This record gives sequence, C-alpha cells and structure tokens, in this order.
Amino acid sequence: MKSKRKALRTAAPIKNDILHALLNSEYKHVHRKLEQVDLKRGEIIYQANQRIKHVYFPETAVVAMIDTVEDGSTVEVGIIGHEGMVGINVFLGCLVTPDKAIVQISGTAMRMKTSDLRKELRFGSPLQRLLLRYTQALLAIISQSVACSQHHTVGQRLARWLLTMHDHAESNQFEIPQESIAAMLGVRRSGISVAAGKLQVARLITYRRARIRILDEAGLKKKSCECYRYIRMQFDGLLHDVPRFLSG
Amino acid sequence: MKSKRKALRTAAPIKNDILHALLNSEYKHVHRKLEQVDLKRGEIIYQANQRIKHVYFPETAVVAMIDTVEDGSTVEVGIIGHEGMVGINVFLGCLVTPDKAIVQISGTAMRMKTSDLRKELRFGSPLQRLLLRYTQALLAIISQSVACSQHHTVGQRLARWLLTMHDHAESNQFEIPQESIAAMLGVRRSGISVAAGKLQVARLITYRRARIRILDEAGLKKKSCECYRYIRMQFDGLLHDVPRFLSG
DNA sequence: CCTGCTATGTACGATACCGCACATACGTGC
DNA sequence: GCACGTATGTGCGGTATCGTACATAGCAGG
Repeated sequence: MKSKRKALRTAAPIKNDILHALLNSEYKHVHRKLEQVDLKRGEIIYQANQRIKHVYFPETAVVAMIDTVEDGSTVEVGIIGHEGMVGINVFLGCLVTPDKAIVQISGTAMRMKTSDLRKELRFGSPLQRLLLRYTQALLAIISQSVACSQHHTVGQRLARWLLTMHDHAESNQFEIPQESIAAMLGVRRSGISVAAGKLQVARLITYRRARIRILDEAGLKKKSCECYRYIRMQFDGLLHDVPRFLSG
Repeated sequence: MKSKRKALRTAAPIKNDILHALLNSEYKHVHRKLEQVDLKRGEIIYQANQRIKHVYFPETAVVAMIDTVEDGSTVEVGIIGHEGMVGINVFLGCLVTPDKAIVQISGTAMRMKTSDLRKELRFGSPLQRLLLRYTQALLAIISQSVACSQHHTVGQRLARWLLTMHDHAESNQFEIPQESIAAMLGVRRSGISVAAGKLQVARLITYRRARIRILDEAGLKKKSCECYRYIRMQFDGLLHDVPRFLSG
C-alpha cells in the first residue's frame, strides 16, 4: 500500500486530494488530461458569468470564490485549496460560473479542459463520487457562511478567516493586504485594520505590510466564531470515509 | 377522496417540477416509491444533524432550510418549493442533514425513502441529471444569500423574501407571523415590524395577524434588492434548457 | 363577558459598522 | 537618499440594527 503510493508519487507527486483519492488506474487515465499551472496571487481565474474553459485542482495555490453585488461590494462565498476543485459548476452541468474566482495564495494547480472533465465524468466513476461529496461539503460551508455573515462580528470572522487561510496555506505565514481581506468579509478596510490591530496587541498575530504571521493558533480559535471548526470539520470529512457518508 | 387521489396519481397531475420533468417511463417507475403527504406550517421535517429518512418533493408546500448558530440565532439559507427537493444531501452522498428544514407554507409533497432514492439514482438516469442541475441552482442561490445578508438592508431583504414566498405560494396571500420572518432573515422581530410597517404605509402589502397580502408586486420589486431577480432567474432556469446548461 | 395567549407596534439607549478623510509607515526604483 | 505608490492606523459623525421592555390588539375558550 505504502510502497504503491510512493511509487505513484515518485512518478508524479499528487498534491490535490481529489486527484490523490482516485484509484491508481483511474488517475493514470485522468493524468494525461492534466496540466500543471502556476497561479499568482490576485490572478482572476473566472469572471462572473464567463464561460468556463478549465477546471482547477489546486495543489499549493488557494483560490477564493467571490460574489459581487450591484453596488460593487463583494464577499467571499467559499475558499478552495488542495482539498477541492475550482469550477464545480461544470460538474453540476453548467457552462458558466456565477461568481468570480481569484487566487488568494500563489502556488500550483493542475488544470483540465472543461470538455475533458466532462468526458472523464463517466457515470459512476470514482471521480464523480468524489466530486459529489465535495459538492456536499461546499454546500454546507456556504450555508454556514450565510449564518456567519449574519450573526458574527468582524473580529470573529477575521479570526476564522485567518485560521482557514492558515490551514490552506500550510504555513503560519502568508501574504495578503487588508484591503483584500476586507473584500472577502465584505466590510471596510479600516474595519479590518482595527480588528487586526486587536489581534496584534493580543499577540495572536503579527501583521506587517501584507505579511501576516500566525503566532497563537489556539488563541485565534478562541476569538473566532464556531464557523472555523465547522468548516474544518467539513474539509476533514472529505479525507476519510466518515460514517455519515455513504461509501458508495 | 382516497380513490380520487389514487386516480390523480396514476393519471398524471405531477405538481413537482423535478418529478414532472422525468421521462414518462422513468416517472412511472419512480412513482411506485412515492407517497403523498400533507405538510403543515411549522412542521419540522429535519432537525440538524439528524439522519434523513425521507426526501420530499414539494407540490403546494413550501419548506425552508434553516441554519442555527451557537447562540441560538437562526437564518434561512434556502427555500424549497415545487421546483425542488428537500434533502439534497442524500443525493450528494450524505446521510445526515446539516441544517433544519421547516414547513413555511402548508401543502402537499411527495416523499420517498432515502434508500429508495438511492436505488433510483442509477448513474446517468434522468433523475440524477435533474438533481445535479437543481444542486447547481441551490448553490448559486445560497451563494447569493451570503452577499445579501452581508450587504442589503432588512427592508430590502424583507421585500425580497415576501416576493419569493409569493412566487412559491402561487397566491398573493399567505400566513406567517413576523416572528418567523425574523428568524428567516436572522433579525429581531421588531425589525420586521418596522420594515413591514413601511411597506404597509406604502400600500405594497397588508399585514394583519400573520396574514400577509401582497398588494403591489411591482412596487415590492422596486424596494427589494437584486437578489430577488437573481433567485428567480435561477429557479426559472431549471424549467427550460437555457443554453448556459448542458442538455446532456 | 372576562381570561389568556399570541401577534404586533413602538420606544430608547447601546453598539457595530459605515463612509470618508487624513496622516503615517513601508518598500521599490531611481 | 529621495520620490512615489501602496499599505496601514486612526478619528469622527452618521446610521442600521440590537437588546430589551412595554403597551396594545386580535382571537379563542370558558
């Protein structure tokens, strides 16, 4: 088992969980349609209502899905890292994306043409099962976001966001200006400045010119709303067959 | 009455859009697993984190999906009427529901055992395609709800909610106390009282002891945020093969 | 009729966040 | 070192909403 995986990895280390979970043979098949790309922070992968050309399986990159309302205000509806896929709408049968997708943390991703994904989605395939399950997690997380933006304070939400980003970055340091965080939470930049300032005096983070360092994860969890744990639980559930899920 | 209902069921009038969209032969097959039930306003169909025993295809009933946060506050994350199915998580491969489902408008629904649905979900079946597509719409609507609760006022959101409910109820009168509306929007009851009062003096609605009547739909649309149109568009898209979707 | 429950209207201080403006700090390129 | 663009800190009046409390109104039952 271990050696098998290792062998596969030496050939081509698979850093995306969905791709990694494919059976060996299936992956070998899918792999030919994949192409590795570098994604840079700020890069816009999808514009709202644009036709989707590729879906992306992030490896080290982290991508945010963003909704924009008529007055130009924005809010993040979901975050996608190595556990998921960007472009779930293709899987659900839609050719355009309702929201914008933007790279939050630079890194690599594997991408595949929309048409190729559709071909790979043979009914009953492991890939299809994995994507159904990922959709389930995404739905749960987005639902929780509705409650979160309605009931939790900017301070709580900032802590939650930092923790989630920290998990995805797999580093306790990453780069992002307050302006961007404000756009994600749908609040003023100065609101983030104040909230981040409080976390800083509490010695939970340091923030210096777009470079954030997490100092005290446990402390941040205390400041954060329950949504962090909830989101974490959803993502963790994807990695192993928890009994709540059908094994398929 | 019983014989009449039986006759109705065999004859045809299928009031749920998903069931209705099934090919004739497929529906005949599925139909044997369906059972019509009456749902009363306030009835709780699912409790959060409970195992799902049945999925529901509303006919005249309208059901809300509700998220509850730790301090007990609630918010509606989605609304399901004759266009959809309650229990989409089963379809996505999960045996429990993350949120509560409660009947908002009394009426009928067809229901099916979870296990039966899973059997019917042969890969590639029309039912599966319809549910994938419905999931897509649901995802889009919930995403929009995140933006809505973040950026729009209670007044706008109330107007949006009334319009959406009005569409689902297919009547310009329905019953619901302000307390429930407040729980849906995640605000205080008195906030609804004030906002509804404004709509009343503007002669857009009348509100008398839980009985709401829509007087001026066009006027309400003007007060409402864009989210109404957006949600409406998503639901309408389910009914016909819009080019954005794969016909597949 | 009175009683009691539910639904609604209203008021008021507290607060979180907004919109905006401005000053300051950092970092890059010259 | 200096200039400039970007990032951050801070302040202040304005407003939406909160939390709470209380009064009234409609309705059902005895």
